[in-house]
Order: sequence, then structure tokens, then C-alpha cells
Amino acid sequence: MAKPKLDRKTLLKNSLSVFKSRGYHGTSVNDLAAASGLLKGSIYHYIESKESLMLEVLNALRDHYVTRVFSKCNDDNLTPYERLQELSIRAEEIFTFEETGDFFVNIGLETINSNPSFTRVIKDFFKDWIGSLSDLYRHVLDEQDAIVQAERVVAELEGSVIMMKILGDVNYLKRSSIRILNEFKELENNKISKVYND
Amino acid sequence: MAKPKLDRKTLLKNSLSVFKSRGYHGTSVNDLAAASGLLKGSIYHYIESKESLMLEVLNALRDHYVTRVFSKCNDDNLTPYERLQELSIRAEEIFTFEETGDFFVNIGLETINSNPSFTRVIKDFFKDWIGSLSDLYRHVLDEQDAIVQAERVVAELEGSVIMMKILGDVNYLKRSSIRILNEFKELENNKISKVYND
DNA sequence: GTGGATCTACCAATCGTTTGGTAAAATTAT
DNA sequence: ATAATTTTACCAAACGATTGGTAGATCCAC
Repeated sequence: MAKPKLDRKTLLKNSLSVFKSRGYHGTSVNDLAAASGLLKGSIYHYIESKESLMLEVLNALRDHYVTRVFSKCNDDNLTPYERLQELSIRAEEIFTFEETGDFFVNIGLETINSNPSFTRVIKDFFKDWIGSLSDLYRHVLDEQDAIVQAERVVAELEGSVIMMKILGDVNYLKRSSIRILNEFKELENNKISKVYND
Repeated sequence: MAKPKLDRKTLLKNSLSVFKSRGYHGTSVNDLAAASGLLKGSIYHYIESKESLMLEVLNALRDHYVTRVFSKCNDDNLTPYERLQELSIRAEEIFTFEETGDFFVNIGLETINSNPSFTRVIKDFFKDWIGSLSDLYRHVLDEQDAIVQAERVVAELEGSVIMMKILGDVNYLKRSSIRILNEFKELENNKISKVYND
């Protein structure tokens, strides 16, 4: 008989999908097991606890973003603007199709007062994101301003995604992306004109 | 004998405080009762269900914002800029001290797939907010742009509050407020110069 | 037949909710 | 004013359902 063994990656993917739509407290171990075609008791063959599973999901997702998305910020084959463009395209996919971009915010807000171990990973995720972005903005701003700008951009994107989700309007994110890209171009031009004036 | 009757307003206030720190699914009826000095069963003397209580809390909070905060947008005793300033001051109090500003987002995200009745109130709250703000921006922008701008401002503020909460950095909101106020001033100046150029 | 994978059956705890009952307060009748 | 009655406010206990988690039996591939 066919034995489609359940590998870790699939387990985490299935679990993410459930956590995403039901939140942490709203998800039962039964739900998690069913998502991987198991009965409740069986999933404990793979995991130690519901909490440790969520932690692993969060860490895997963070790792995915760092290596697959944020790393674009340091791709030397592209100009800074092109990197931001790449990031923007990936972000739109992530937020609108995969819908994992707001996962950190959802879980972060839901468990901030009850589960500090989650909060730690989530904090690090946002620090990664802001760090990568501020590297980019260093090309057009000084260090301090670059950080502030990166923080602002992350806040605006997250805010847009949330409003998009709650109000059901898909245009929020698109408009934010365009604005952020235009702003970067403007900063680039300002810098060039400043150089010429010096 | 003393009889400190529990009035509705106090009940809702106590319940809000619990829901705020534990979320909807994370809050038990026991928690809610205890917050008002009752045992679990006794709270059903006042409420029909946990769900109806949350709904009442959401509606009361929305009403509070509409009448006490958003109404500033139409205060004819103030200039448009002063109204935005008033709003900004109130918003900062609300988000940093009362911490009720992100309540709608928290509950909205947590229950969007499980409780449409909550989502309806939360949607209306944001529509109220955006509506009031776009009235203000109508002074310096045409109708369509005013709405887009209002949506953007709400998204940016919400994003800032969330980042503030997760990263524990209180400067986010302050910087956003300043930026939004400056931007309004700029829009005002642009409009004036445009009038002069016509 | 050995070992991993999965099921069934179960645990104690907690969930939201209902119940039966009680003491005090408010209302009504005298 | 007082007694009888009803209403209010609450408690302790228990409801059935569900929670996260465990243990032993069973299945299946090698």
C-alpha cells in the first residue's frame, strides 16, 4: 500500500495553514492533526506539544523570509531601486496569495500577553525585515534616517495589509507599494542633486 | 447592608480590559466574571453569552470613538489643521494609555474567520474613522484623493501602533503623527499656491 | 520479528452554559 | 407602618462538550 510519509516540511506547512485561519487559541490539536491526515493522538508522534509546534512554525517561516525574501536587499546584481522592486513584488505575492505576511502580526497580537516565546521570534522577524530594508535605504539616506525610514515602511505595509484584510479592499497594499517605490526614487534624485550641488 | 450593584458601564469596562489583554478565545467566562467580582455563573445574570458580551463591548467602544473622537473632524470652532491636531492628541492618548485603539484590529484579525458579527462592527468602526478623516482632507484635496489619503493615514497609524506594541518602541506613533500633520500643512500650502497660480 | 507509524481509548482539566437555591432589596397590599 | 410578595443579585454545583495530552494496542514495511 502507498505510504505517503509525512515529512516535517509538509507537517509545518499544514499546521501553518490551520494556525493562519484560526489563530493560536482558536486552533485545537485535533484540527492540526486532521490537517495532516492524522488523528489527534498520532500527531504527538511528531510534536512535543501544541506550543512547540507553533514555535517551530514561526521559526521556519522567519527563516524562509530571511533567506528567500529579505536577502534580496543585498543582491549585488541589482541596483538598490531594483532590489526594492523585487522586494515589493515578493511582498505582494506573500500578502495577497500566501497570506503569511500578516501571520506574525496576528499571532503576535493574540499571544503577546500569554506567550513570550512566540513574541521573541516575531520580534526578531520584524527586526530582520527592518534591518534589511535599512541597508537598502542607506544608499539614499544617512544611517539614522535609514532606520527610521525602514521602520516607517514596515509599519505602513503592515497597516495596509491589515486594513486590506478587515475591509476586504485589495487596493491598499498596491497603493502602498507604489508610494514606497516612488518615494525611494525621489530620495535617490535628492541625493544626486545634493552631490551635484556640493 | 451595602449593596454595590454592578452597572452596565462598569461591566463593559471590566470586560473590555480582560478581552484587551487576553483576546477573545483566550478569555474565559471565568475571567470576565472575576473582573467584575462575580463567580462564573453569576455573570449570566447580566449577559446572554460570551459572544453577545463581546459584541456589546465592541459596539460601546465604537460609539465612544464616534461621539468623542471622530466628531472632532467636524468641529467648526477649529481650523481643519487644528482639528487634525486635536485628533492626533486624542489618538495618542487612546493608543498609548487606554490601549483601546488597536483593540479593533486585534479582535478583528483573531475572529475574522470565526465570528462575522464582530467583523461587521469592526469594519464600521474603520469606515467611521476613514469617513471623518476624509471630510477633513476634503479641505485640501478633491473627493477621491481625500478618501485615499484618509485610508492611507488610518493604515499608517494602525501599522505604527502594532509595531509599537510588538517591538515595544513608543516612538513609532509619535513620528507618524508628526508626519501626518506636516503632510497636511504641505497639502494646505500646495492648495493655496495653486489658487494663486490660477 | 522488530521498529516505526498510526489508531483507539482514555485521562484530567477546562470550556461556556444552566440549574437549584438563597438572602436581601424593592414592591405591593393591608 | 407592617406584613406578604415579588424581584434582584449572587453563589455553589453540575451540565455536556471540548481541551491538550498519554498509553497501549494494532498495523505495516522491511
